[in-house]
Amino acid sequence: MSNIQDVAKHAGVSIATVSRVLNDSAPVKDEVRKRVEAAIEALSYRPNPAARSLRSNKSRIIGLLVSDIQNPFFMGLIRGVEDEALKNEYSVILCNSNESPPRERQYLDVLYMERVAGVIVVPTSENLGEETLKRFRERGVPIIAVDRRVKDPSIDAVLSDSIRGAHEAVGHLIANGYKRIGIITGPESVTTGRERLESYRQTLISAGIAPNSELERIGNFTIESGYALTEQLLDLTPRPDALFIANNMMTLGALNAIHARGLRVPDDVAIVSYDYTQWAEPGPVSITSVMQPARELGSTAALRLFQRLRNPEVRSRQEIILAPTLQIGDSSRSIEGSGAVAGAAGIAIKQT
Amino acid sequence: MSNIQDVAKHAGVSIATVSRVLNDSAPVKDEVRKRVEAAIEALSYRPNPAARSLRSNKSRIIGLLVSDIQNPFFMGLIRGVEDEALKNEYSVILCNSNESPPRERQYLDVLYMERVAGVIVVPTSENLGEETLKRFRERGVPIIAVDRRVKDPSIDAVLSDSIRGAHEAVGHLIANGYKRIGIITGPESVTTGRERLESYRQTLISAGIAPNSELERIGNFTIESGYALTEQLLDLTPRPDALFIANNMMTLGALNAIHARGLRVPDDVAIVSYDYTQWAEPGPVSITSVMQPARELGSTAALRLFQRLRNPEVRSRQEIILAPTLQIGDSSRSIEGSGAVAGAAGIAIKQT
DNA sequence: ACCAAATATGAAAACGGTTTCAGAGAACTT
DNA sequence: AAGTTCTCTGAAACCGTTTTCATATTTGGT
Repeated sequence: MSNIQDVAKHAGVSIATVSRVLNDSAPVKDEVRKRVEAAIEALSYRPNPAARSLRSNKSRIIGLLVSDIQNPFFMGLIRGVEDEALKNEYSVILCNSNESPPRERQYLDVLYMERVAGVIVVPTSENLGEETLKRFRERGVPIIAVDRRVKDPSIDAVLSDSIRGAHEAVGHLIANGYKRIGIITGPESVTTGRERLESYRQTLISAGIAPNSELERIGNFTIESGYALTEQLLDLTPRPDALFIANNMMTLGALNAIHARGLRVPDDVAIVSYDYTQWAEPGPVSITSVMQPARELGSTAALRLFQRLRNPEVRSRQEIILAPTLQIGDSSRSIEGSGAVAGAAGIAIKQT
Repeated sequence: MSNIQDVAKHAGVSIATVSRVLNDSAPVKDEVRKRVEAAIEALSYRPNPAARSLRSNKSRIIGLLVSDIQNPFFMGLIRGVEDEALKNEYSVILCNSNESPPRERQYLDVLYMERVAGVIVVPTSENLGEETLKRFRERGVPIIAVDRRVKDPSIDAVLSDSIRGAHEAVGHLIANGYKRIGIITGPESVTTGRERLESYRQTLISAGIAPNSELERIGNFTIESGYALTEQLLDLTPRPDALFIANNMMTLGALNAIHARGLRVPDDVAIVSYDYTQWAEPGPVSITSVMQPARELGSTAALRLFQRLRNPEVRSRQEIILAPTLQIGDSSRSIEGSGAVAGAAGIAIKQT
């Protein structure tokens, strides 16, 4: 392992000059730069990250803190971050908060200690902790929230439009003739959970249907909560004729619950999900689902992070919003004879 | 951020002593140790990982290099590693080789540069590169292969028993009356791919069925290859009456291909998979699958890694083999009227 | 009581970079 | 031609640990 000294010697310059070539941190004569670059090449020299990090208090590592590592949706997101990081020669430390704010806090501490250059986080709530954030800010470490927003005005966010996504989902159900539409959403403390609920209500209202709190259930994005809440909704009389479920895992739970009762989708109850991955075609029914561009969310967040790393002085917060798309399957098939069409209820829905 | 100097001052000792307390690297008087520990506590001091790593050429980070980050099976594995790392206060750098040996090589270089303390890898072939391995070895960085074996005798492996898994899978099909059993396996350069094929043949032979190379297809563990190879097998005349597919992603492809032809599982063709995740119950058929304990594979590998980190002098290679279990679903339902039962073919199969 | 051996501690060197500071030349002004 | 500015470069300090080496202190043996 050659070090900067070797390179300097080989090129006949001081280590300071080598460092400058390495980081473009000061002008270096073209001819000298060439020599240094040749030496680097010849010795296949790579700077020691630890030494770098020690002196500059920054590493070439970014932290990625997701809320559920086993959720296929986040897999895509992780993949997006990973790819972009590789391109930019950063490494990724992956952490799994498991939707637990304390664990999230703990991991943020770890990342702080590791001197990561930046953090991408799927926040478990709107609050990452003032104390924690202050420390990152002091060190100039940018934080990007992805998939969910965070209150702090210094934190960029990369999201898809939940209002629109939920609007399309619910509008689609209405257009297909469903009237008694239940929702299973996520915690109010998570922006996606709240916004999807809010948009669900708004969409119902603009279609002339009065929201009914009995039909609204709040889960925690797990299969189990999807199962339990679906049971509750199926117990209602009259039973809802459709469910809008705000994430993929809860949808899995819901499908299981529906199946366990011997009910059929969509005949007994229609389903529209969010981020549902159709793993294999030959499901009994394909599931209609709002799809967020998972991988793009990840790569965009990473891109924004690297932008900030290059331009640390940028002050203004940025919120990047990607468009979700409604993927239509059989789970929300039009009720026969309902004669309902999009627009009949006075809503224009773009269904791609 | 307090540093070791502050702690030393606070405790009235030298930084050397603090370091010794920190690492248990030399005896320290009990009374002094207490004082130092109190100081550490008081200042909530955490050693700077970069400085540590710089000096000792080791970090508190381990590298985890998986072959397909979007495969749910590996998600479980990652989760297992993650959990164990957290317990031991290590962080995990996650890398995705995407089944590409060059990319694997590249990532191993990155991990080497990052001075990771150890590496857990799902190898894309039996060869990680002599050069690369030598460097890690020189620095005393242990490498653990997981899910797949590697030739190098210095590398521990944590696996599940593919021979047995495939034997149970194929034996189960035979016992259920299937005669013309095709296989879609992984590359020969990957131990799991090879062993499952080998065991498939052996099992057929011991059941008195002659292996037929026409029925053997080698894919690359992707959905696409599963699709393509299934098409090939379905084109045969007579058509195979059952398929044993050596991984989950290829099974997804296979199911799609079967579905696309309007065929039914298991009536037209039976399926036994490997590591198939049944996401939602209400599939048309549940898929019979050999299940490897993904999470345990991960945590066991991590455990072994930390063992090695604590006892660097251990020389002997260890191979830890976990038992897979056959999870029986409808996709391999007994052929009606076949009257076949396990044992009839002279094989004793344990089906848990 | 004295010397040898064992134990506990501190001073200082190292690890490999980045960054500050000062100075040497080169390029412009006047 | 002399002064001024600008561009480039090198020496040396510094980041926060671990580790070596030397030394002070204690223990043990006789």
